[in-house]
Amino acid sequence: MNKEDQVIEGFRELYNKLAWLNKSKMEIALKGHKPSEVHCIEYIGKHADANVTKLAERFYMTRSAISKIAKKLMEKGLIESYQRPENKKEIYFKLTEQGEAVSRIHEELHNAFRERDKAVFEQVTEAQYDSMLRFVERYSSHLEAEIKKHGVERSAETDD
Amino acid sequence: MNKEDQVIEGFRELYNKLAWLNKSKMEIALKGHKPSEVHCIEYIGKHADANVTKLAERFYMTRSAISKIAKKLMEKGLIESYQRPENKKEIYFKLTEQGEAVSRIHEELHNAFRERDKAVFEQVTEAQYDSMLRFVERYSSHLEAEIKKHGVERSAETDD
DNA sequence: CGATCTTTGTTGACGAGGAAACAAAATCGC
DNA sequence: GCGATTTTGTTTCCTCGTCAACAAAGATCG
Repeated sequence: MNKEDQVIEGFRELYNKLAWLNKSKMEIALKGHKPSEVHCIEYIGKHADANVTKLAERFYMTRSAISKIAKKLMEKGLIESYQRPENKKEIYFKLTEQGEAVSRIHEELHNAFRERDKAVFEQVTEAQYDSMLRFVERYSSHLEAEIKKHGVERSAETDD
Repeated sequence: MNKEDQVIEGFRELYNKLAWLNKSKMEIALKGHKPSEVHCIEYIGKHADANVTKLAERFYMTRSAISKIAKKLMEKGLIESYQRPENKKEIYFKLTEQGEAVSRIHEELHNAFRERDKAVFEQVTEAQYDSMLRFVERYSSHLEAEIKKHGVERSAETDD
């Protein structure tokens, strides 16, 4: 296997491990709330006027899925919806006090993960950070361009 | 946001984009086969005596899920199972000729992805590869250790 | 050897998310 | 302004993967 594949495979593996491990911890600390629910809470907490469409785009999920999650979060009393008088179509979300509490727990957990992995990151030099960030940035915008292209293809093949 | 979080967030974002984009392409090229089915085919093709348990560990999935995927792959005639006379419990899998064909298509697609992203990787120096691989390796084994620890915790809380 | 525990694989019920069809509001084109 | 199209959100149906319970075959230990 060449280095290119090693990097991709390595990061994929790393990502899976990290997701799996953190998910387990999350489940314990945020019992009763699904990971995707917590993600939505976090986004809503950080972005004013979040709505179903924005959340869907952010998490690469369908509006359908987000709609259901939002419904559940409202039933739990973690978020509430509001509208603007000038727009009766879009429905925005904001956190309730209870939602803020969950958000804070999540933030603390995030810090705990950082603390847990501190030893690894302490060994990373500034130059390495910059190198990796440049790589991520370059690869990401490359894929973004491909997704745009692909989007065009998709709309041209709606009837296949 | 500090560089540590930027790197993690950046790679998460990158990973999501890559997965989303490749999944779309896969769906077109390997119509009729789900991503997880293709993953299993690939593993079975590359590892002699693959069984449900090994596949589950490899993909961080439950034996239950793999069992169902294997069942489907057998119904499709892409894999076949065999046993050893000295062990009547374990069930191993191998690809059929048809399964090999799917595996080859997948391999070609993999090459196509590499070709698509070549421009990005051409700009990466040997030193950068090594730096990233060291990072992945270090982080990965750190998490591996944490998972082991966590595994111990888990078996101690089976009755919660 | 025989009883108990562990490992391996399967099944059924369930929950999460996607696809498609839909309603309602906004926007565009004239 | 008015019809056609687009955008936004919801609901229904379906598939995938998990969890729990289970059966069957090893492994362990007296």
